Amino acid sequence: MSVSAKSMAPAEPVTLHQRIRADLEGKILSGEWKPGHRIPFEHELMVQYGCARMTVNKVIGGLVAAGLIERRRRAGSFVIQPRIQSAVLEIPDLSSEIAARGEAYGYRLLSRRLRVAAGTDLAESGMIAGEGVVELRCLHLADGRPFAVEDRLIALAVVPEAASVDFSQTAPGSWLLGHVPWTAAEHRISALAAGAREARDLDIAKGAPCLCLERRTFRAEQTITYARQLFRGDAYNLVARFSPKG
Amino acid sequence: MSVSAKSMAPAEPVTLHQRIRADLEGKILSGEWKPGHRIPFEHELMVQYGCARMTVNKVIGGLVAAGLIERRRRAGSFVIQPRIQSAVLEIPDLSSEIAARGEAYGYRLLSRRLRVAAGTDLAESGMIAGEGVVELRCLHLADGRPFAVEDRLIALAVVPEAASVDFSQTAPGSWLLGHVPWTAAEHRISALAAGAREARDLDIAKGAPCLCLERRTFRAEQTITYARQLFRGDAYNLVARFSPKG
DNA sequence: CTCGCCCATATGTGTAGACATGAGCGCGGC
DNA sequence: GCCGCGCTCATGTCTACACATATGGGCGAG
Repeated sequence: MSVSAKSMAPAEPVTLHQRIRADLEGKILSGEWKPGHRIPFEHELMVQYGCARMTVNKVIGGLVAAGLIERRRRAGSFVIQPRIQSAVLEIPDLSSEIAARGEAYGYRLLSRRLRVAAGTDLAESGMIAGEGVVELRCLHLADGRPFAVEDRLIALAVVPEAASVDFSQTAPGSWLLGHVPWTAAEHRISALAAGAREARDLDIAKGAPCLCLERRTFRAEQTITYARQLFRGDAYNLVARFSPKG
Repeated sequence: MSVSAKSMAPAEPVTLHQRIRADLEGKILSGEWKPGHRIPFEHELMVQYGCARMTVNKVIGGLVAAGLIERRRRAGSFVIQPRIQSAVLEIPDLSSEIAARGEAYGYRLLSRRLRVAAGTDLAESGMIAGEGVVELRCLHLADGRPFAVEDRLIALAVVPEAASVDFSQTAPGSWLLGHVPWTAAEHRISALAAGAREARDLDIAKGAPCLCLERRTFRAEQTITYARQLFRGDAYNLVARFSPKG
């Protein structure tokens, strides 16, 4: 912190690692090294930067992990061909999302039932027929105004504690996040028109467009929970960013 | 590990790296080490696995990069509190997306203009006032039925070739993907009601819910292109998957 | 009892060297 | 001319060591 003004340049890399990495990344991202280009051998880079091979190796390893470079034994390391546009979609906890917007988060439990999974919820929720589930319906509020309505199923076979939790104060998403480790999740994003009930809960007109986020969370092969969150179309949008830097 | 049946375990890790990594990952993902838990010191792991500290260090470094672990000097390394659910959203080219559904892809250019960026498009599109742009409006069809309508701006300062391309046969997305390298993209997903023109183009009722995908693509600090794709709410949804193994 | 300095310690970074692995390519044999 | 064996070289993995750096906690001074 000795320095005065750093302008907005976010502190240029100081360690050898970072300098080399930034250098190589720059060459790739600027297009100076096009996809398919063979980058210098580790041996050459080691001479060029005056460091040990291990250091170069570690840097290139990082670039491989970041999906920028591919390595082939005996042949060398090559700049990779970007194949699909993939973006990291960050799906935060609703309470922190709303807090981040500078609004007051509110939560209300609309209904809670213990029942057995059957019929319609099976296909989309991934629940197993005959399995005990907690069924919740709750409302998320921002500055007192309805923000999203959430329908959730929690599999009791995987999370038996959920049967005895009172969700009237804690949102099920937050509770699960803190209590149950998960290994995979699947999201589906769609747009649909608010039905009569959703319209009433969200305080919008029937038929108004809503953003619908469905999420199934797994642990190993078991479905832990299924959630369907319906957002007012005029009040929310998801943002995803992608940059090869990670 | 001399055990008999491996069940479905796909080729257990062979190098020390991979064994240690798989071990630690397993402990974290299974929940044996909960968020906040301090994992053994590098020194301890080095003794436990009978290897050099560099090796352990590299593994933990990888777990940090994967977002599973946080390191604090003097204090140790800790299992991270999953704060946000981040998912990888794969945004394929529309033609391949439709082909993957087994439908025939169709494309129609509705309008094409060369003009100067100004007024309303500036804020959301990231275009610079006074900059020349190509403005396109086109339709994507699946099995002959309207699937999505796309409004696109392409910055001529960055992609001058775009001025002389006839987009009546090639969708701008595909063309850009193959001709212009990009370094970052930003997506916004929302739901909105179809206006009169969109309703006509998509052959749906005015006010029907649509999924709206806005995308800005950058190269360094420059905006290359801005696209706004409007999907029939009843015909499309985005799918994203996440698994911590990456 | 409280505040602040100092040090032990765990991670961060880097070196020099060693052996393993596997693919490209030339050379020799057929 | 063609095929395959084996050499070579670049990456892959790992070790043992060394010094840098930040910080938590203990200890001593006030």
